[in-house]
Amino acid sequence: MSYFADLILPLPLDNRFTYSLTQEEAEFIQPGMRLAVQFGKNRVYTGIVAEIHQNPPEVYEAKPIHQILDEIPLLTREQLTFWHWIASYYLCAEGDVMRAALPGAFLLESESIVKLVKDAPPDTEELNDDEYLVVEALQRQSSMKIQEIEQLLDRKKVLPVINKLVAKNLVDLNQEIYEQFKPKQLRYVRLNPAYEAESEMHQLLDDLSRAPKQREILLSYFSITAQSKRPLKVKNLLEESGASNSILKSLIDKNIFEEFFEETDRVVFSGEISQHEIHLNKIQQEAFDEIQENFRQDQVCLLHGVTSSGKTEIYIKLIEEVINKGKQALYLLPEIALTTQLIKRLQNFFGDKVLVYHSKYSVNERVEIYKKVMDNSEKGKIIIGARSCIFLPFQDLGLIVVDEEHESTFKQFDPAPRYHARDAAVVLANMFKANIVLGSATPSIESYFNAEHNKYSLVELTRRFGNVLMPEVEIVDIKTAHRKKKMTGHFSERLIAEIRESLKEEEQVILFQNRRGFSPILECNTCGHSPQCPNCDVSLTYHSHNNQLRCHYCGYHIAMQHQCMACGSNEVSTKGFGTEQVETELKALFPKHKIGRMDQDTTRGKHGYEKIIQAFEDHETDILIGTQMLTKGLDFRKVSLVGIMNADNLLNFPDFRAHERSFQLMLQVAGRSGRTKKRGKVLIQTYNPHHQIIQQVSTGDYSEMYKEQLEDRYQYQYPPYFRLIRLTLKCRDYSKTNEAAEWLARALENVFDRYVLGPEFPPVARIRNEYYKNILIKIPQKQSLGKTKKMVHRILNSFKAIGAYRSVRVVVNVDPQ
DNA sequence: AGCACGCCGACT
DNA sequence: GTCGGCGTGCTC
Repeated sequence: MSYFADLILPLPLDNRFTYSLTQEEAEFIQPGMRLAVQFGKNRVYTGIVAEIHQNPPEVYEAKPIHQILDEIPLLTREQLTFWHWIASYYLCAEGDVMRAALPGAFLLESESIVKLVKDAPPDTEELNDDEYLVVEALQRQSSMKIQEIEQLLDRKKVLPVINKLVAKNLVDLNQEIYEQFKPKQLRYVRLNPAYEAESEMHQLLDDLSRAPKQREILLSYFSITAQSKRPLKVKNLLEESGASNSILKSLIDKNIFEEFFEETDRVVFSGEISQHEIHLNKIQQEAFDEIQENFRQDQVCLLHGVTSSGKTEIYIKLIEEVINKGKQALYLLPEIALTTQLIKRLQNFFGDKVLVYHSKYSVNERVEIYKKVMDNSEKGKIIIGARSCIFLPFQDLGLIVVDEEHESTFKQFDPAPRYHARDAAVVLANMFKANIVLGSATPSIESYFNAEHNKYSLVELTRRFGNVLMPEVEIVDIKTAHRKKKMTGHFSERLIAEIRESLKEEEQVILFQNRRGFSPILECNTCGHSPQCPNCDVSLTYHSHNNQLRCHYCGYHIAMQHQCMACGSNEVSTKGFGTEQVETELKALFPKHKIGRMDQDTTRGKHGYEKIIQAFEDHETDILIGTQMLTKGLDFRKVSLVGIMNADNLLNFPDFRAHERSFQLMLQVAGRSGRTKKRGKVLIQTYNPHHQIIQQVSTGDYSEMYKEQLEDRYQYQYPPYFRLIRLTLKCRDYSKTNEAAEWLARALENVFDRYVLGPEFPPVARIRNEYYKNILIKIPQKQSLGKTKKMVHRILNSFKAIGAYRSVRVVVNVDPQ
């Protein structure tokens, strides 16, 4: 009897791949285990066993496997099902899902290692320069990786060179596989037991009288161990004694100290539980009870609670309920970098039951969390993190919280799988029969629609915690202000007056401008020319801090031009404005106050965010200027004024969600104002004071916005009434992009008729010298999703078969944001 | 994706 | 004449 395993390989390939197993292997191997297999001529990959069967492949001979990597499956059955769902729903390969789902350390990468053949013939005469360089380098360092050789020779393709050397029998090429995960070891020291006795100890100290540094370490050691019997970490000993590692090493070498290692957790919270009970106020309690009640019937509950209505406490209570039943809980956030405040609150209450999972953690840290979730361990009953958390190996998931569910960052944009973590989380919850609560102050139209149509239950909190009033919103018409010359730069008189007022009261101010840099366009006053990016179809943005013109798409930059590059005129002016310009103007207006800026340019580096946020929290800065980053769940106590510098560039975004987004963004920023007793104030500067969205923001009227947007969506055939699949074609060749897009659109129209839109160029039609073209497929509610996707898949396959379009890549985006 | 194979231009 | 560019096809 022969046995076979179908594997998922971490590659963007549609198929699973079948390998043959011996009977012994087949008896041991289970779905979800990792196998190392050879794929192609000389590459080894980690594959995940999806299925074991006895049907031999008909048209090829299955290769045997290379190695079994797990004792027990690394994936649960649920995960395999979940992967499959993601791949088929979002039209990507299971391999794409695998890459996104597993911490990198679980994927063995085979690496070609080049070594010199032993007793190779010494005649290096017949080598060319490159070959000679490689051989020479190998005489010095015994083995090299392909990448190192690439660096050495400073070219991209080195394999032909190596192959020639192999042919000349000078070097060997081997595949080296290695497990990347290493448990973290802590280094400890203890005194050699031989010196434990008092007399020996004195003798030792005497002996060391001529090595004062070593003696000092020894004395530190005695003083620490006298206080605590716990094993002593090398780190602590060195800190205490102020000695260096090398001095300690000589003591270890002399066998006076012994070192030993222990495995440790990298990821465990080490603080104390500082809060033992959560008290809900009456309104929160009612909402909590209502959610619990709804959970009995509906799996999904939408919690619509205005900003600072105390949603977090309700989440904590809900989580407490499920972990008391021994189940696991998952808390999903749009972006983890900005949520230290929230994480602290959870940890203060749940202590080390909370684990934070984060793509910026090292591979090893992520493996540790993965294993803890797999073991359903007490540490890590609650997982908090961004979208990739949905891929953890939950055993007994009881609850998922999706906080700020309206955030579009839950949708992965690039690379595949382009999944929406909120929607995938609903599916995941369903697999575990777990409950899921979607929370937001400004729910997405889709979720509210689902709640209205009884797919989800709905609970609303309409009052802020402690009965703090919603901020007062004032709209400033800057069109009139400009006409009446009542603007100072981009600040209206009203805004300046309100800022002045707040600063006088020693309160803080947040200013929001959704664009970074100084100004997005530089324009010649004589000929109208503006510097463009050579690689992308965009104007270069002027950044004043380094006096550069910079492309926000590809990073291209040149020095600021004070002369027009086309006509040489000296009169160039800036059009539009970003955070940098706001900062400059503000500094001139309020020279005595500290001003901070938070955008992509100031938050680089690991603790970029934290520093700026901390400085603002500690009231070291009076005014904080920022982009969208400011909207995310930050809780500043002393902010009494929020200014939106220009609402129009949000509203004019060419996207069917632009109005919904603007509303959400403005209401979220507004929510940063007046979170304590005093009523906050929000000032919106706009050229269109009567725009319905601006009006709806000013009254905070979500349902009005919802109703109106829903009508538009119905009329123009957008979600939630229609589902969308967007195909984006990319190619370096302009006319090929056009032809290919035309072909694909026609093929799709044959099937979907008028529900195919495009092809058309996106607002930025060229990025990094690649042309883009979009085709949009609209799927009416009554049309089968599954069949539609199968059809799209089929058409894409015939597209890929056309040789002329091979250089055109197609990106499929299901439910694009 | 990553690699081999095969066909054409620019250099020794 | 070769080297190396990239278009094409395939991987169990």
